[in-house]
Amino acid sequence: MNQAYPNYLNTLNNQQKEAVLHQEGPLLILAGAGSGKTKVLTTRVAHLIETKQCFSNQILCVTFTNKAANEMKERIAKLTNLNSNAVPWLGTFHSISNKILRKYAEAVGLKPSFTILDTLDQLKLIKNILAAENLDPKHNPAKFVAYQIDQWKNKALLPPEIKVSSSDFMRINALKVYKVYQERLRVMNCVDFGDLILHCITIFKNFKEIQNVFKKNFKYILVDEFQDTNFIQNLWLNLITDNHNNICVVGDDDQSIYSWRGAEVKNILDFEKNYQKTKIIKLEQNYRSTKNILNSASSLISNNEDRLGKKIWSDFNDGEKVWVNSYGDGRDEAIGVSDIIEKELINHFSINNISILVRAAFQTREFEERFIRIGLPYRVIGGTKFYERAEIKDALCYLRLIHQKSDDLAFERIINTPKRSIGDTTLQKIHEVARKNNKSLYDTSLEMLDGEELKPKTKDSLKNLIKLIQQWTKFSKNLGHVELLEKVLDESGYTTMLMNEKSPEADARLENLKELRISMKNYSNLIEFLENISLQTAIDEEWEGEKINLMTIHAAKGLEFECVFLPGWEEGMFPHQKSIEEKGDIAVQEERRLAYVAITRAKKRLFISFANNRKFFGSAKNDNNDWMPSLPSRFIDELDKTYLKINEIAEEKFNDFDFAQDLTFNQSKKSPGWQRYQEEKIKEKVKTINYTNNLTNFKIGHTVNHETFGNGKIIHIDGNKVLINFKNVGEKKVIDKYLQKIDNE
DNA sequence: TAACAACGCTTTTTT
DNA sequence: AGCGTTGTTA
Repeated sequence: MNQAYPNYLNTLNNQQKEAVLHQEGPLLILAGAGSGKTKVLTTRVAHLIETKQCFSNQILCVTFTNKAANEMKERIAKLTNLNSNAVPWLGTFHSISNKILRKYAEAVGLKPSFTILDTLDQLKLIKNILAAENLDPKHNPAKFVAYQIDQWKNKALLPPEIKVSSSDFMRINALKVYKVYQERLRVMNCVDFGDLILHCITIFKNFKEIQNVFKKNFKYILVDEFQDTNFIQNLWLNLITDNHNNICVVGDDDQSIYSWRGAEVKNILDFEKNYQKTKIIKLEQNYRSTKNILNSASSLISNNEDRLGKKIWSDFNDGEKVWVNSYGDGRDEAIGVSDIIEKELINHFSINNISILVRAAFQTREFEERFIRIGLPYRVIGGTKFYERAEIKDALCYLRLIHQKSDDLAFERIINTPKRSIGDTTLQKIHEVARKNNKSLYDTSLEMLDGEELKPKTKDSLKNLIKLIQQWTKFSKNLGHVELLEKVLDESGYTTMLMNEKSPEADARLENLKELRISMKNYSNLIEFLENISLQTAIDEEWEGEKINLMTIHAAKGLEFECVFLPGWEEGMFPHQKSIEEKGDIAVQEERRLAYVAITRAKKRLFISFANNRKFFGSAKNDNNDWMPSLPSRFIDELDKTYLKINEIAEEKFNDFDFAQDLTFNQSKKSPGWQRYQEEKIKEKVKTINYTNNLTNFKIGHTVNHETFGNGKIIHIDGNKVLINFKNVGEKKVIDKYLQKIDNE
């Protein structure tokens, strides 16, 4: 092309420019954290469109999350002056598969109006099948079966292709359920997340002419977060990529954090083998973080083996050192964090740019409570998904049933909500007949209204319900979906049920239903709404307003913030105990990559912290027992101290009280933490924690007692940490103040 | 059938 | 501690 570089190329460095301008053939971009990979991808798409190398609908661009997809759409729109839907085939593997499947549903025996089941529906269906197949759910937990089915689907395996060892009873039963499960889904005209991709694979394999439609159409393919794609997603890409091999993937082996979903780092290595003459470009300059943050991250990740090896560098200045703070317990940690925010950060940064990233979702709770108490606005991203809340699911199931009578799960959910005196016995009867005749619960109910099997009283309430559903169905043909929801909630008695409850939870539920009504307005009709919500993780306006962000590290992938807090860096929590137990060192390496992702989210300020004592669920044998001493994460030791400022002394506890301006900020969404807090306030449950500060000077060889671990002998002392060989639980490191000397001389 | 008590399990990470 | 599942009673 004989023209000067367009403007958008001027802001790129040489490697980035090379990646954008690369023309034909496979391209692998190894992009370090903060090296501008989104910029490269969006600019590459814009460049393809601007230079007319193809039409915008001939570009396939796959991202990992909807959030990433939306951001890319916006950025491409800005670069090209087109609207944000200029690239129609930009989305997640699941959303693009959904689009394909809606068009060719018949090829796998589905109707295009199929419903996408979420994890809860899936679990419920599996439980039903376990019951129907007389499999004991104690020996065959529905969760295991669901997990196993998912794993099989991630490997593109359908029941006939699966071989299970004859001694592996759990998997034999899981396979049995899998078969029935797929049949039931078909009858119900439903799919699960895995099916979206799996059905596409089946279609591509069985119908070459359909496969060719896509192969021929997509002139350029781009894949983001390639290190986190799994087997079936790679297969999917393979089947859709034409001989031109114009496939460009971006990935970072150090940020591979989804192996539990079947992702393999080796996909990056294999890319070169799968696609001949792959061009490789490394993006190693970081444009995000200060040197102190970047170097801390590098020192940590250097403890991993089998890395492709990149040299990430930055010409930013050193910035502040990374703080490592130690706190007495989780509550102190939350106080300490909020203190730093109020005293150090609030005057220099927008609080939208402050983020607290945790290993597991429940860890946000302590911070939520603290922020509510002192009146700092916050948002929880991810967490309990809006569409999975009970009241939202109930409402959706009414709509799902109106839309599709074969949706047994929806029918089952609403048949007795609100209470209509149609209990388990009745439902069981309907189930049996439905199974015998291979019909849906709804159709079976219709038939059973004429029969004698049901008691007259239950028959009456069932008749009423069916009559209502029929009326709503009729109504839905002529009027809007929002009005339909209102009518359904009103006439079903659902709203009345909640209003009669008069509890704070019920109020929050009514609020949530209002929220649902508002979000429905973003869709033009019922079908469009139902087709899209299943793939939506949360409501979109999340980012509005000035709020501190709380989320898991996984959810923070691809995001960046000026200030980042990383609390809970304790052995067992991070790296997580389960991951260590399940897969040992391999898993610890993945946890380490997760820690690396977490650190590299920060641009200017980073605060890592741990608590010396952590409250945890369960084992309330006595009141002291729900506190466990904890040890700093091994990842803290692995950070190069030159870049750190370590505060060994725990934050001093200060007198904590409710501020009068409590809750003056606009907390539009009622998060679970908020609800819990309200309930606790009502119960006037004030929690106080008492500490005993009488440190004892132990010596090696002393026999001591620990509240949790019992008796043992001290074999090593390191400051206030004592290594003890316990009679019952073996060697453990604990903190001295939890020990009592036993006089056995 | 509904309301209530007892029990046991939970918390990794997500499309 | 909190939630869902199971058992007991009216």
